[in-house]
Amino acid sequence: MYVCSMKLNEAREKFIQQWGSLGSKWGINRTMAQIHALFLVTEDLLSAEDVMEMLKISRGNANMNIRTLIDWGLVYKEYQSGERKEFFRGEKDIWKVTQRVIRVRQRQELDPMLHVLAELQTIESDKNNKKEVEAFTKQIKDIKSFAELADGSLTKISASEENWFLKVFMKFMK
Amino acid sequence: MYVCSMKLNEAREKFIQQWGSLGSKWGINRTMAQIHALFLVTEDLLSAEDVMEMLKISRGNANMNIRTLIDWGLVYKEYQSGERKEFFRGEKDIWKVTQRVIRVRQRQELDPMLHVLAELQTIESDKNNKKEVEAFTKQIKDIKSFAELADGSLTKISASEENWFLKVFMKFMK
DNA sequence: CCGAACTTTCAATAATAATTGAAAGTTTAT
DNA sequence: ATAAACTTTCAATTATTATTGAAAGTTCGG
Repeated sequence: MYVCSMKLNEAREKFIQQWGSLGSKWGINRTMAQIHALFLVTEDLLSAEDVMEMLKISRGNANMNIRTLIDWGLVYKEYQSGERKEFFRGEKDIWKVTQRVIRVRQRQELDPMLHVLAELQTIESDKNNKKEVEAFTKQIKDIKSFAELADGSLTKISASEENWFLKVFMKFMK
Repeated sequence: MYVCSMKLNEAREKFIQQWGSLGSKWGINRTMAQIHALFLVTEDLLSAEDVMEMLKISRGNANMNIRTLIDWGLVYKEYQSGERKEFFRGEKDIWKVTQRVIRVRQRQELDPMLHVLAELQTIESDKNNKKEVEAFTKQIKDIKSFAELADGSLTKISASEENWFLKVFMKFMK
């Protein structure tokens, strides 16, 4: 497709592998992370076919994971004039990428946890297990408070401008 | 073992399931997360046998995962006088738990990523692909800067007192 | 409306990750 | 030094998760 020095292709490949590995350690489908990595380091539009070829994966796999990346807001669908098939472009801004990943995972994982913790806060007690129920309730309360703190901060982060964040953050770090 | 209202046992069970599910979505072995949850909501010391019985898992599984929890600093080994076997106690402080998880995952996942990003920063260029190499290098640089920012903040967080963190954090949130 | 060009779905299959349990290893009391 | 009590290991098995690819679905130009 392109004539590049081996070094650039090697580097791309290495980045894709590493991003895939990181993703899979964090519960994200390795292939989806690899496709994401490919989009992160590719300036041009890519078709599903390009992705299939470059990562040596099947049509179904490519389609499904590109779809999820679009849902997450990490990849955009674009049309090429004169072409019938779909093309895609990756979100390049790593700050936006982070915000979008935070939003999805907050919704998919933190919210259900908060919901369950709220439920667990009010449990029956009787004379036989008063102490135990108290200890349990206290512990759940602590975990819930912490989770709410995390939830609030993630919400703030995922709605803020990078510059605002960096400024406040620098104060926090010094 | 204890006489409790169904509600307490149900609640414990539900918490264990939820914590296990959260863990597995974040790339932590579901059983390890469940054992951790059990320790979080259990005041008493537990033996490996207790854990096996309560979670209905094998000896090998219990042993391996308790070992990892100890490595992570989330469970402590303790001896009961007059007993030969080992007993364990969970770290209850959710702030400490967070700090220890951050440390482990930073070391296991963020550090290797930073290492690779550093490698990828210097790649060969020639007249045919100057533009592409520049774009790639710029993108890797951005990702690396961001990862370093994250790394620094996580280091700070995992070394700080909860009170310090809360205070600074409250300012950050307002 | 037709058929070519493309996308989506999903049951079957493959790859990966977790679990078991019995054997080997270790520790301790006597 | 021995045996009982306990812990660890790891090859075989099971469970979970991801991938394939062909068939079904969709869209579009003429």
